[in-house]
Amino acid sequence: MKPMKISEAVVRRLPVYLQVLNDLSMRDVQTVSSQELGNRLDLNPAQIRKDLAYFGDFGRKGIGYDVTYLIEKIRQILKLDQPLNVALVGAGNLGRALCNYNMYLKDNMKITAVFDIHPSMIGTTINGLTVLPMDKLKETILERHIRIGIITVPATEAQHVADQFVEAGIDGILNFAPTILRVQDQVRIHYANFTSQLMSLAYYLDEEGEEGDNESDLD
Amino acid sequence: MKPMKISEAVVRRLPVYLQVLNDLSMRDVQTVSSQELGNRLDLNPAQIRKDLAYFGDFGRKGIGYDVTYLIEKIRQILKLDQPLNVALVGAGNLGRALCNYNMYLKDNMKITAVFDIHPSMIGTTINGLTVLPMDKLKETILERHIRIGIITVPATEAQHVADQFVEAGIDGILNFAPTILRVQDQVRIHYANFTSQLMSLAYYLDEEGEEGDNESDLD
DNA sequence: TAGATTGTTAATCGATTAACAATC
DNA sequence: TAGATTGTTAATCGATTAACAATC
Repeated sequence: MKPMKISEAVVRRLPVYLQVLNDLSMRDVQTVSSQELGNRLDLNPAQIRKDLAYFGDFGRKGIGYDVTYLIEKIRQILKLDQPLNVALVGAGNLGRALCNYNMYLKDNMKITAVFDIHPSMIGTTINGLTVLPMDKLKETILERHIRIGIITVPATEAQHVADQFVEAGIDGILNFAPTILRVQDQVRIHYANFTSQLMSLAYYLDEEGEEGDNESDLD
Repeated sequence: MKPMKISEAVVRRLPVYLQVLNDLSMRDVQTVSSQELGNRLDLNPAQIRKDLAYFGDFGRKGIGYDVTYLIEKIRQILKLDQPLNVALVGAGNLGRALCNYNMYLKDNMKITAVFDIHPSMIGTTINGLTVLPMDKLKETILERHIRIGIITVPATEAQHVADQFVEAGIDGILNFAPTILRVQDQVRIHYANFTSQLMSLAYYLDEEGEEGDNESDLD
C-alpha cells in the first residue's frame, strides 16, 4: 500500500511504544498524545508522530491517539496479530530461562521447539517441551511452521547452528552467542548478546576506578 | 585529551569489533585491515577507520591494525582493563542464567552480588554467590564497589528496583524487564528485553502466514 | 469559538561514505 | 619503487526536529 522503506530505528521503536501503550491500557487510560508518549520515552513528539504516520493515520487531530486502537495497529504492524512459532537451540541455563518466559498469551509468540546436541539433554522436558536432537531440526521447523530461530549455544557452535537454521528455511535469527554470524542476505539476524550490552554500558562509566592514580593518557 | 563526544552508535560497535578481533587473535592472525574487518561485519571500511580514529591512531598506513594491540586499545576504551563489579536483582530463571555466564576471566566484568525479594530465595547459592535480601542492597553496593546493576525482575517491580539502585549510587543499569525506567539523567540505562527483540525481528518476516487469505489492508 | 493535537513539509542536524594525501 | 592501507576532509545521505495548516 505504502511502498516506503521503514528504517530499522523506527522498527526498533515500535515495541517500545507498544510497551508504554500496554501500560497505559492496563491503567485504563483511553487516549494519549504524542507529547505524553514523548515525555515517558524521552523522545521527540514529532518523531513519534512521524514513526506512526509511516503506517497509517492512527491519531485524531486535537485529541491524540486512542490507546486500544493504537495497540491493535502496532500489533498488526509487528505481525503479532497472528501466532509466531519460534525454535530454540541450546538448552543450557539461558536457553531454559528463555523457554520459561511465556510471552505466548500476551504477544502471540511462542517457543515451539527446543534442540540441543548433548545426549544427556535430549528427551528432558522444559516448560512442557521435550528437548529434541539436532537431526530433527529441519523436519520439526517445517512441520511446526517455525519462522524464527533463537541461538543460545556457545560461540564456537553458533555459526554451525545458524547454518542449520538457514538450511531448514528459517526467516530470522535471534543470536545470544557472542559471535557475528554469516548467513544469506535474506535471513535477518538480530544480536542479543549480554556481554556486548554490558561492555557498551561500561564505556559510559566515568573514571572513578583509579582514585588518585595517575592513569596514563599517553600511549 | 580528545574532548569530542562519541556517538552511541560508535560505542555499540566497539564490542563487536572486539568480538571479531578476539576471534582473529585466537586463530593467530597478526594483522587486519579495515577492509577485512568490514567484510566480516558488513560494515564500510571507512566507518571502521573513523570509529577507531576517534580514540587514537591505532593502525599503520600500508599495513593495517595489529590485532593484539587493537584488542588492548579497545579494551582500554571500554574500561575492560580494570575489574567491573556488577549486581543483579532477580534470581529467577533468567537471573540465574546470567550469573552462571562467566565473563570474568575474559572480560574483567563480574556479577559480584545477587539479590531477590522472595524469602525462599534468600540464602540460596548461585554460582558461588549467596542470594541477599533487598535491604542489604545499598551497603553491599558500596562495600563491593559495584557500579552496574542488572534487573531481571518482573516488569511490575523493575522501576522499584531501579529506584533502589539509583539510591545506592549505581552508575548504569542493564534492564531485562519489559518496561521503560525513569531515573535521573546521570544514570545510564540500556535495555535488553528479549520480547522487544523478537518483536522487531517479527516485523521483517514476509507475509506467509496468510496463504491465499485475503488479508485486509483497509482499516 | 478557542485550545489542542495531528500529519506532513521544510530545516537542521548528525552519521555514513567517498576520496585522497600521507606513508609504511 | 609500486602497492596497500591508514587517518581525515569533504560530500552524501538519512534521520531527527521544528513549524504549521488542517481539524477535532
